[in-house]
Amino acid sequence: MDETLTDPRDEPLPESLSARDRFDKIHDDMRSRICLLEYPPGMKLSETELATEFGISRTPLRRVLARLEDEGLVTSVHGVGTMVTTMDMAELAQVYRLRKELVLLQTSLDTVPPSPALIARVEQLLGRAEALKSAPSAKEFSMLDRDMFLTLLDLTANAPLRLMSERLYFRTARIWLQQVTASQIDLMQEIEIYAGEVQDILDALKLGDLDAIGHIRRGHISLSFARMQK
Amino acid sequence: MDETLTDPRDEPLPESLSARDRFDKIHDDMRSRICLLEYPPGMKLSETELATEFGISRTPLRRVLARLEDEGLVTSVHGVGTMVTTMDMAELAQVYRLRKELVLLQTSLDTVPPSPALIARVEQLLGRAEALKSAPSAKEFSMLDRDMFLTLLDLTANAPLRLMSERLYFRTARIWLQQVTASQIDLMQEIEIYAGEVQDILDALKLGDLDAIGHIRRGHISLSFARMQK
DNA sequence: TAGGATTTGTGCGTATGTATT
DNA sequence: TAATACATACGCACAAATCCT
Repeated sequence: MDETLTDPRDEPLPESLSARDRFDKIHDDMRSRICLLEYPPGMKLSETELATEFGISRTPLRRVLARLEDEGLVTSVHGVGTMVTTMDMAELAQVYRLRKELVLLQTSLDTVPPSPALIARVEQLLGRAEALKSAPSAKEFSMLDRDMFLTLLDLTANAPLRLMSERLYFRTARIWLQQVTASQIDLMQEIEIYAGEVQDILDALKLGDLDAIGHIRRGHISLSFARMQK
Repeated sequence: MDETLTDPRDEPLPESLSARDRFDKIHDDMRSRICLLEYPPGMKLSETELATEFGISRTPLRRVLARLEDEGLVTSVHGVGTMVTTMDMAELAQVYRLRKELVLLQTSLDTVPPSPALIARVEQLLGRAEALKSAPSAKEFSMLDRDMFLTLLDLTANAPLRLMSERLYFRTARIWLQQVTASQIDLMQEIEIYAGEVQDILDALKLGDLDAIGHIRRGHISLSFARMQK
């Protein structure tokens, strides 16, 4: 499969973007690289190299790094460097426990009824999950999970809840991928389970049963973490 | 009462702080000014003036402003300026609904048993609440509420929950103070109610009943918002 | 212990965008 | 419409901190 088709990162850069748009684009880009383990935990990032690559100076790039640090994805030390953060099990467990609670809120606080468009998107995601069964790929799986998460986030209109949930998600997404890549988790089994979860969620969506979705997801998050711990 | 005793903001600046410490100090300072309405919503902030006041250049100050913008307290527009944000009722309602859920988590997720030191701190806070009855002050009340919030946050060890709760709190604290200052809320009545809440929480703390604390707080947040809406 | 190499943090001049006259 | 004023955004050179030899 052609990588440029699945990874929209290498799009030709639009000519003139506003400063804000540039910031968002570079930030999302860097975040993706970290979450997809292109920049694995512990890796040292060079401000000057990144600035050169993005065609900007260090100043705006440092703003991106500052935000990534605020989000817990990198850490900068004066005179030493900027490193991608690692997470120990205790820290990971804290995030997972909180995420388990937040998914319930995502389908109970300021909810919006699922639109046909949203259901169609989930049906497409289910297709991607089924396709993964015959062509397993940890990275593709990771991207699917991310898209699924962002899609279901549209079930709530509560802006601060959306923001916090998103941050927590991107904080831990890479750790799971890391475990899979290290073959500590059986990828094929994860894909099977995941496809089942998407199917269950799709069924609940069509019935408009948001509460069920919350608890389905909560259960899967809990189980996923349990499998990871073993 | 001597203002310098209650407001630690005007401390003599320690000679040499690390870059990180300077950042934190200036950030907390700016956040206090915004939350205590020294910088009211809509006010335009000058980068150069602030940089001069803090004795630094615009570069590190801009990093502080960037974080405050990320926290939703200010907004910067290229060519226009940096303004303190305002909040409409719909947005405020969203934050309050989420905060109502999070206070429950603060006393149910990764909880730590209340230490004697924490109980002592709350007893001191109760003293401040009682003192406010004879000398009402909206600003003092606001600072008391902030200290109470931060104290009770120690009941959970879940770091991401602590961080998110803190951000949400500082996002809305100033709005309540604004309503009081505009005399749309009866300050004396609020103080009476608040002192009662602190007393209830203190009793529950001594019994080690964290669950009760969560629901007491949730109820008060709900009622407080209801009084604000009228 | 000392000194150089490397990296992040800071200061400042300039470019760019916006509003007003 | 154009020009002027003023604000944020940017680029670059230098300072400060850390690490290694």
